Amino acid sequence: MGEVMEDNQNGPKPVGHALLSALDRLSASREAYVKRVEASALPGETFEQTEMRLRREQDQRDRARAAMPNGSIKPGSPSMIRKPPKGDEQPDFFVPGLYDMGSRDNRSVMDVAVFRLSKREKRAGEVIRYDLPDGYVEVKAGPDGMASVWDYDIVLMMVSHLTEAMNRYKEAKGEKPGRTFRPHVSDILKFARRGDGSRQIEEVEAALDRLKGTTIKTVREKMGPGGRKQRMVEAEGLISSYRVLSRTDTNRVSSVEIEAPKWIYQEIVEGKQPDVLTVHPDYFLIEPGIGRFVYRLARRAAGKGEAKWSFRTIYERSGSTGQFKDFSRHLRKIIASNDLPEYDLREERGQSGPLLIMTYRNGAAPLESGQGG
DNA sequence: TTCATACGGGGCCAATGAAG
DNA sequence: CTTCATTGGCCCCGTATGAA
Repeated sequence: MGEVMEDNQNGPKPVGHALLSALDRLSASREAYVKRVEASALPGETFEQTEMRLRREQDQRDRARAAMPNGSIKPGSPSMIRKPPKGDEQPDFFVPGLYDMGSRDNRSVMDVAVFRLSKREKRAGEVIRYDLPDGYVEVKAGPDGMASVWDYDIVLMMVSHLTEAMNRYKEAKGEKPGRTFRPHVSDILKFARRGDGSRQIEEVEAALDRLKGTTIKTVREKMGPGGRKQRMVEAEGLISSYRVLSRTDTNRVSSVEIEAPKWIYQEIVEGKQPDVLTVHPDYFLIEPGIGRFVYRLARRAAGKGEAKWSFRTIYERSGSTGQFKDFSRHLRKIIASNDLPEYDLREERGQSGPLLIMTYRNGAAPLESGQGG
């Protein structure tokens, strides 16, 4: 399981593959929780689907409450949340659960951005380097440029697919998943809660190119036996390979075949305790790239508690190419709107620059019910 | 006073995504 | 295809601070 990151003074460990953290799973409330979730299950719904639906509903209630006059949303702050596209409001469409990678070999890839936050600027050969206490991570763009947070949606889909398949497998309800995964393009767009215009379908292929080309290289130095320093270097892409099947008459991409990179596959399928985190479905509706990064950070660092990171550190870990002050400005806009799913954001003055406090909204957990408001 | 520097807000723009 | 709104990044300027 994850090691404690030094920036994260009071953050809990990464949460397990289900909604509940390892602590929750051990606690006595687990049974009551399972009962309550099952009680509100709709016909034909899996346990995970019910969990996600309850979470989403609770979050909507929270947001409504926060929007009240004495709530935390300042009037006039623009929302950071995109409106869902048409057709999306069908209940739960088909996304049973949304998962993201928590860590790789105890080294968090979630704390740094393995992609560009910006939609443009996809220069080839670009490198972002993150220096970490015990080594560094380098993200290198391939010939088609670096993958963006939006391209990463496809990776999220792959991770979610593998996790769901593994959950079924563990309950002896399905096959062990293989490394390749064959979604229809419209499934990808629907999963990412986007519209399905023709241009967006074309974009999927370009996104796959960037994902394939973008490699992550981690270099870790640690003390080996005998006090000798060991250096470990690994490099792999965000996806291993892909194939696009298109209809030649219309030149339209119809379905794609994506092979998961080893590090993701091994972590989820062969790991004993896969370190994946559930992600709120409204993640896809967070428009600013910085907002998405902050949500991922909060999800990973704060978990169900609170985390405190300096603006400067977040800026460095985000790989943003802009100036620090611009990053701060965008970050403050996100804080002002305070409409990220599940987390409340707050700014605090620190000794060396501003700090961001990310707090889990207690009411958002389906564990708590009926109290307050 | 003047000059230099740092910081943050406001305005702007090419690129993007959504919708028609 | 077209049109429109929004984005992150870039540039400029006002303010604060301090030394000479």
